Amino acid sequence: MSPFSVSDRLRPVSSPAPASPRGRPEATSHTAIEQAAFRLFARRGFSATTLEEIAAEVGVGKRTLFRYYPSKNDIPWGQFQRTLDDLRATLAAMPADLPVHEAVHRAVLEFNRFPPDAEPGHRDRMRLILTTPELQAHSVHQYAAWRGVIAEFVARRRGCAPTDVAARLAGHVSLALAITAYEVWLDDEAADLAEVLGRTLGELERYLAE
Amino acid sequence: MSPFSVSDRLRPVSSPAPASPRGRPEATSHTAIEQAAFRLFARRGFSATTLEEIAAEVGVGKRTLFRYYPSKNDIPWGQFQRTLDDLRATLAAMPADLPVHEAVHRAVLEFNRFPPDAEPGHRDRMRLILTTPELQAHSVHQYAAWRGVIAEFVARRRGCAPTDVAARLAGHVSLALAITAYEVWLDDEAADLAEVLGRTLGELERYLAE
DNA sequence: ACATTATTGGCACTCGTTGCACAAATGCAA
DNA sequence: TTGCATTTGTGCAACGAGTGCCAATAATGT
Repeated sequence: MSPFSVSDRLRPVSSPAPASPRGRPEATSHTAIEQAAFRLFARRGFSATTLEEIAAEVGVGKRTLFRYYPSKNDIPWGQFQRTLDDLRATLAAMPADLPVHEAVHRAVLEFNRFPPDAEPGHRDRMRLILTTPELQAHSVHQYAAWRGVIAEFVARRRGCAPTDVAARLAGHVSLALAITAYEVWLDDEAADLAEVLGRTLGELERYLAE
Repeated sequence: MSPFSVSDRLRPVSSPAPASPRGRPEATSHTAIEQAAFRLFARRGFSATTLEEIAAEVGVGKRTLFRYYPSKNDIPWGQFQRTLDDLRATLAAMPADLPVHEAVHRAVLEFNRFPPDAEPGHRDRMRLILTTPELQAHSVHQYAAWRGVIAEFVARRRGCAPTDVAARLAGHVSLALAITAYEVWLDDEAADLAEVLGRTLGELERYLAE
């Protein structure tokens, strides 16, 4: 969870190569495309906005958009995949004496922390992703990668394979918690995401303890 | 979880209207389409199989396929939505003194029980769904409906809204458990789904208890 | 036969996506 | 300057999913 254009995040993610030294200069950027796209999505809606329109708004050819994003559905997720390195690092930095589930929870909290001024944009982005059918579906792929990071961490800690029940489950359940929290957070304009995440975890414990 | 063609299930789901007394008779059926489709999917793979090919194999026009299934991605899920009534009924029939999470767990077990001879087909179907990217994504919509049923049940029991954290969480977590179990089950040809489901739940308790 | 009714299925069209070939723009070296 | 390697942009053609429209089809009932 926690998509984002790299620029939204606190710590920049791995430096994206110092621009090309040679060759034709890039005509646009991920950020520019996202901004143009979100502008149109807000106006006409996601599915009603065609790639041609986005291309026109950005000022490039439709074909070029595909050099920046593998698909229309990937635009709202921006540079998400890159931020997974952050998540991996955060997990790796967790104290070894911390219970696994606790370490994961803290990492998820950290992963979903944004500077206050970036929150409105983040809300809009998440609302778009979590309420647009096509995007809900497509997000599965981002989620899978996210779960993979969690599963790998748990596997290393537990000394088992990432495909082991324990590791897989940790990934799936953490995601379940995160998405639940996001849904609740989106429902309440005044809610604080970190607080909701914590509350959701507590709710899980209560659910199982009955 | 537990997609299927109605015919696979133990108890048939609501009678689908006694066929039309008037008008042109139907040229095919859901079952026929699914069989033809799975035959082609097995041969050329899901994405490499076009709707035209399926239509040809079935012996109807491409246009007609869309009268039976809203999209190509819906074919593998068969009549899933209808079986949700079963799930709803199973949940409603759970003894009131059973803890909510226990009731849900039992209902999920029941929902995923198939006659032994239907298992091989079920395995293939699930493998296709859980390993084909397009289908993984599209399944989100079936999952959402499934979660909705769980959420509604929990909400009724808890006396809260289905959009409440508790209800939503129950839906998401139950799904997380089910999918994890399915993944593990698919990895092990000899595994018993019910057993894996139980083991997965135990794993969750262990994970949180650490 | 004829009206009614429900389903079929062809046709045209939109849109996302991809492969391919080539143009454009830049740095670098001769 | 000129030419070349390099990198990115972009038009074109084509494919496949999905949709609206509407005429054709095949059964029932009168």
